[in-house]
Amino acid sequence: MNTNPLRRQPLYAQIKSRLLLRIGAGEWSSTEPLPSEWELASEMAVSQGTVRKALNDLVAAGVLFRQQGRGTFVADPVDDWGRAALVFPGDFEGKPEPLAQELLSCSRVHAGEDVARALQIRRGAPLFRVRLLWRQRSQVAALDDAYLPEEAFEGMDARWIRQSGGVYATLQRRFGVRVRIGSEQMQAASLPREEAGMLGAMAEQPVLVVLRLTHSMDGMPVEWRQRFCLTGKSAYSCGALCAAV
Amino acid sequence: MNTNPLRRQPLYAQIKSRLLLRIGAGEWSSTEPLPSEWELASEMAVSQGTVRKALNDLVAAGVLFRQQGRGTFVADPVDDWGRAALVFPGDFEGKPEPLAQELLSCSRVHAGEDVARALQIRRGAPLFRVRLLWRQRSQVAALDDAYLPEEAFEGMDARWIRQSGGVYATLQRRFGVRVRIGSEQMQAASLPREEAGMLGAMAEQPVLVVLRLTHSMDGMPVEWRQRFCLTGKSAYSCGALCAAV
DNA sequence: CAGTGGTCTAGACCACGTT
DNA sequence: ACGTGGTCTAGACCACTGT
Repeated sequence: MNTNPLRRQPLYAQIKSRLLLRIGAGEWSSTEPLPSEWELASEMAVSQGTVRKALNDLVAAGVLFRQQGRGTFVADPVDDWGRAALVFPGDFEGKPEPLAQELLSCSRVHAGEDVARALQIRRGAPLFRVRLLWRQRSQVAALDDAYLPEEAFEGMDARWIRQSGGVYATLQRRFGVRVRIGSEQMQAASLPREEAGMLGAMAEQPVLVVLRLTHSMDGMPVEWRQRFCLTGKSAYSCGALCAAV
Repeated sequence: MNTNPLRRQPLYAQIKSRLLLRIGAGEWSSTEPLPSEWELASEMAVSQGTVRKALNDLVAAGVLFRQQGRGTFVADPVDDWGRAALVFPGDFEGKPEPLAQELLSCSRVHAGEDVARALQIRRGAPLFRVRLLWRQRSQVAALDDAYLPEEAFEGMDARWIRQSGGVYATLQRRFGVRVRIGSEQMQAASLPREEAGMLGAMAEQPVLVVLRLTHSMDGMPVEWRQRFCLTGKSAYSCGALCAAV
């Protein structure tokens, strides 16, 4: 039912926004299904097909998942590891191993220029810096430095994060902010000395650095994160792959 | 029109397969639109909505692109750089710079174990190894080692690749094989000495290694590729990002 | 203007999981 | 048996592109 001549956005996009707001507000837990397509359609006065398009888009974005015969569910509170499935440790074509998280610290710092720009806050604004260590079968695998504006998350500390089991879980539980990963980018680097100490690894060794921007459901930047990954297995030198004829 | 009681696959998936075969056979160039949804629907005896679902899936897979008012087109012959958009060189949030490709060599080698398994050929089978160098504003940025089964692409040599402008372009032009990227995975490594020489870079420096499996449109593995990326700008040490309060 | 893809609707039946 | 999502159809109108 499109009765508004002023609209610029298609109906299904409006449905998506309205759903994202309600999902962000925690209206449905991850074990409780959303209303059925037909119910949503009637609530929102559109057809079931339009609701379906909106829902499928959110599934593609990783916000929801659906199961035939059961219903549509909010995807599990985002794991701090995120969707870095492309990054091991592990084999190409191998199944990913589960990673264990360990909270190292939650401290106050001031925003540098790059972080401030990414988070759309002023330079020098107070930030929380959360340090996490990732282990795979007790082997250290990665180190995260996550930066969040202090203003938006006043009172956050290590205890809360430990209790909730992660930064994103804390944001959701304590502040009602459900997040989704906005963008990630990767580069190779030498492991700086300070980070090497925390990883218990050799400084200067090659590491995969993942930069991540995380947003709230309504699109506001919430966290800037840098991850140092020890990707283990070294690259093939061309000789090891094959022999010349 | 679903008149086959034995089918296991949904109709739109069958449409996708049939389209992939025709796309792989080069039935449409990248400037010539596919038949309209209605024409395809009538050709294939299904409804326009079913065709639309198949086409949209192929758009999502990067095989096609669509333009309102113009038509549906086969996505440009895959570029050898692939979809490694997450990997610079460049800034986080910066627009990607174009990369220039330089063919170093096309030689014959024998398949090692890992490559043989990935390409589903026997160990020791003859392979082509194609070496490409990538430059960004004349600065060397990456080195590719691409491995392809010799049997499937007999007669391929450096001249063909240079003429066509890339490995994938050659496969399409000379062998009628249109490819799509199957999977990619990344890790950090030290640049081996031999590759360092070809990149004109310092050995042992950290590089981002991208592994890629490429398939033909009908799903057969066609190429295994390893890329060494000099991702330039080094990671932020935590001190450079911000100052403690 | 005609033709394309994009959106939206309405209704039907199927496949699956729960009750 | 029932309700869910998954597929498929048919028809309408809109927005954009090229002529």
